[in-house]
Amino acid sequence: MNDNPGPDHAAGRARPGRKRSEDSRRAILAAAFQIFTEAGYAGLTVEGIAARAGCGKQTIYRWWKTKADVLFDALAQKSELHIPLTDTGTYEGDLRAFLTATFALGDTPQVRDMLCALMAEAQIDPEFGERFRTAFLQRRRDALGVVLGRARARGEPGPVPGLSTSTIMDIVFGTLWYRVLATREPLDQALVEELLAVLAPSRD
Amino acid sequence: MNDNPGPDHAAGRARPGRKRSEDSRRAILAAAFQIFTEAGYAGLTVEGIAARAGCGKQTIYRWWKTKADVLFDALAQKSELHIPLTDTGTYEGDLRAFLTATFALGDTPQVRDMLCALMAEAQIDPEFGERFRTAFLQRRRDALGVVLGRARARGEPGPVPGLSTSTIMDIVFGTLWYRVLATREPLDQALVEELLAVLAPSRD
Amino acid sequence: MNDNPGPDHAAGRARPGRKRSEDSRRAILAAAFQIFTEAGYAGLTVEGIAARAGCGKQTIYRWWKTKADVLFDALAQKSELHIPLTDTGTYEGDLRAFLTATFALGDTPQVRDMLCALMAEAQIDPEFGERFRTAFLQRRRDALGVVLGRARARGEPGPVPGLSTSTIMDIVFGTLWYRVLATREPLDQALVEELLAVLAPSRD
Amino acid sequence: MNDNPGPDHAAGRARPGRKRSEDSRRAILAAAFQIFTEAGYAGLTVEGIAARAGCGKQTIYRWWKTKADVLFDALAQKSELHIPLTDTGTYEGDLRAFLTATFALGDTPQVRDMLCALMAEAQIDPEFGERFRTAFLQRRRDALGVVLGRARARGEPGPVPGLSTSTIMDIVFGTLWYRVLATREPLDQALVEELLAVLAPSRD
DNA sequence: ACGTAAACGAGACGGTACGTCGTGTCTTGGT
DNA sequence: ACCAAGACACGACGTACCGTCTCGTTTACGT
Repeated sequence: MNDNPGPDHAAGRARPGRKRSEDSRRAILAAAFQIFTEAGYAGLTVEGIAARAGCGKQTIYRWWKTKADVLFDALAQKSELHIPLTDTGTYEGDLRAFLTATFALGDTPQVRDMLCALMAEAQIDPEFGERFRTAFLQRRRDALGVVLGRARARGEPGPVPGLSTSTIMDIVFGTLWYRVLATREPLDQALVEELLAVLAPSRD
Repeated sequence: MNDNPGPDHAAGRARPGRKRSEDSRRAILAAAFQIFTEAGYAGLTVEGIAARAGCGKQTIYRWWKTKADVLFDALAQKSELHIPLTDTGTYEGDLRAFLTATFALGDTPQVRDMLCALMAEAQIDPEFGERFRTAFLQRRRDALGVVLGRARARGEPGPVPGLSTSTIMDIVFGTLWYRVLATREPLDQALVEELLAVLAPSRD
Repeated sequence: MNDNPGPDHAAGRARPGRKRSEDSRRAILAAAFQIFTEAGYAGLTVEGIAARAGCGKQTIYRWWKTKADVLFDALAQKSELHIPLTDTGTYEGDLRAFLTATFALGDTPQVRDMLCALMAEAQIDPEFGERFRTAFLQRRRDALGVVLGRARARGEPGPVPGLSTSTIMDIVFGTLWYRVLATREPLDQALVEELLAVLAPSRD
Repeated sequence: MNDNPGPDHAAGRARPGRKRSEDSRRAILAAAFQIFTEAGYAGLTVEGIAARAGCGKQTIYRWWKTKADVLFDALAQKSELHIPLTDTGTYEGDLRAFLTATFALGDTPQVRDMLCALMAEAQIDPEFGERFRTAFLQRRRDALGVVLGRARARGEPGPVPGLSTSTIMDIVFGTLWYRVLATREPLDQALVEELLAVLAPSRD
């Protein structure tokens, strides 16, 4: 999704013709970001983006499949979606760090609203859904997978007996997304601690 | 949302004029259901519903604000969204029963797809979002709240120390919705048992 | 058109049931008149008339075939469309009196605009056209016919040799309508005199 | 009205973007013509024209303000509305030629019906009325003006003493239009001769 | 007085067309 | 080959009126 899904790019072979305009690309992403902020996903249109960016619609269609893909790139451009996986030495420490970083991201209003819109579009447009799942959702799962794998490698006791790695991920991301999509309550540190209490109970 | 959100209904006062056509109402809901099944939410249009139902568009706009509201009513009409709250005597039993019943509902493909579409629309159209949250999401939370309240009344030990009622709900519904929206994995009995392991661990 | 074109009225036989409401009739005509004045013929709708008159649409449809018929009645109600045919003793005098009276009527802005609208509707709706022609246009021709017939009876020389009665009427009403429909110039006394110069030239 | 009333056309400056489709233009005018012939002005809709022409409604709205403007162009396309002004040497000859040519045109059923509809629409839609008056009615007056001016230049005696040029035009076109709009009688040569008798009486 | 019958207000109904917006595609001329 | 501009066919939107059809209410005649 971050890559050019546009015209074929025969590997190292230099192609003739005008190069892709970096100015246009930036202007389009900026325009998408602005319009979304001002008018929401419902107010985001390819025509609107083109007008604001001062480019033709064709230029957008050439490089992105849907406006959701544009918005996803715009989001990736503005906000660093990558979560650093610092190794704190303990499962609980790693998980707390992961959750805190993840929640900080998801609590930024603009980022949050965009992710909601993208998740929504993923339901309605199955093709975009596939792209969104692999390019975003799965990557976040993989990141959490590193934390959980590290704990297993260390020989730390599993968080709760009878809980698969996959289900832990479902619980973590599920709670996160549910808060954002359904209850619209903030993702605060208190929730981090409560999730830790469930998933990394300090044995006593 | 189930009630007529249309014209004013001065309480018991008999209003003049022709009554709302029950035939139209049923035909519209049935049409919405069919079209969604055949073409998905993206293929659901007010125009299409009207054509299939053999009614004018105005008749739809008169009684529903958006096509999402029509779809919600269609869903409520077809599928009994109410979850019976049987009292099994124990927190674990009640929770298992609740989860099993809820998951059964959410695992029906048609119901599942409709709920996804409605949740998506709730993100994109804030006004519908408000209606959907109060008319559906909150009611499900309230149902689970009965189970949890009953446990507390019985004096049963809380599931996990330091876990608020609200967060338990977030975990339950979050995991459920996440499976449906993000991973698209089925809601099976195994997940019920894993959630029980987390939220109602048998002390040993 | 002035008569009730509505339900059958079995001659002298007294029918049961509620009588036609004279209040409604007046309110409808008044409403049509007002709306036309404010918004023109394009802004005149049956729904608008009903709303303004405080009556149901059915009541309008019961007694008039089209909104043009309502407007025609409204016009007839407000403005006396009948032209008195005073006998001045001479053809020229009679004609001058007829033209002056006719022009005075057609120079009233509201009446003029309504006649234009009705003439327009008569082109577009052939059924109304027939009614309008017989109920209005033909009557005006007949009136002029009386003047011309009187002249002939008196043995006055025809206005111009080789000019049929019918063509005289065409010229008189044609010039009148053309001024109103096409050039929108006022119908003044100067035009009366010019027409007299053509149609009743004083022989010398 | 015959010119593009659509987007701006910066004089000689070449504008970017796709050019107007001549095919569409022709298809639209042909469709309007056909539909009018089959269903009359009441049956002429923008939607219908677009469907018949195989184009989008937007394409019609881009280049014409109302369906009446489309119809006017369609008429101008099909029928040569220009009247040749042959100089016969005498006022009477010129006028006879003008009237004969004009009547021939106005006696063609299709042309006649279209002109009636356009004249009607001109009453109902004032903006179109203005366009129709300047683009058609005034041009016809100007044509007759040439004939009358030529007579005056030649020093021919005025047709009737005390008759202004303007009133002669009113009488000619008024009689013509009145026949068409009101009496629906044909425009035959007999009428030409009668008008000549009035407006160009052979002195004896 | 009491039913039958018609007209009334209100307003929902199936339709048709409106004029607008956005989609994704396709020229066109310029870089 | 790419780009801005913009016309194109298409589909759906939400609105306005059309003319028809219930509703319950209000008169007015005929028993």
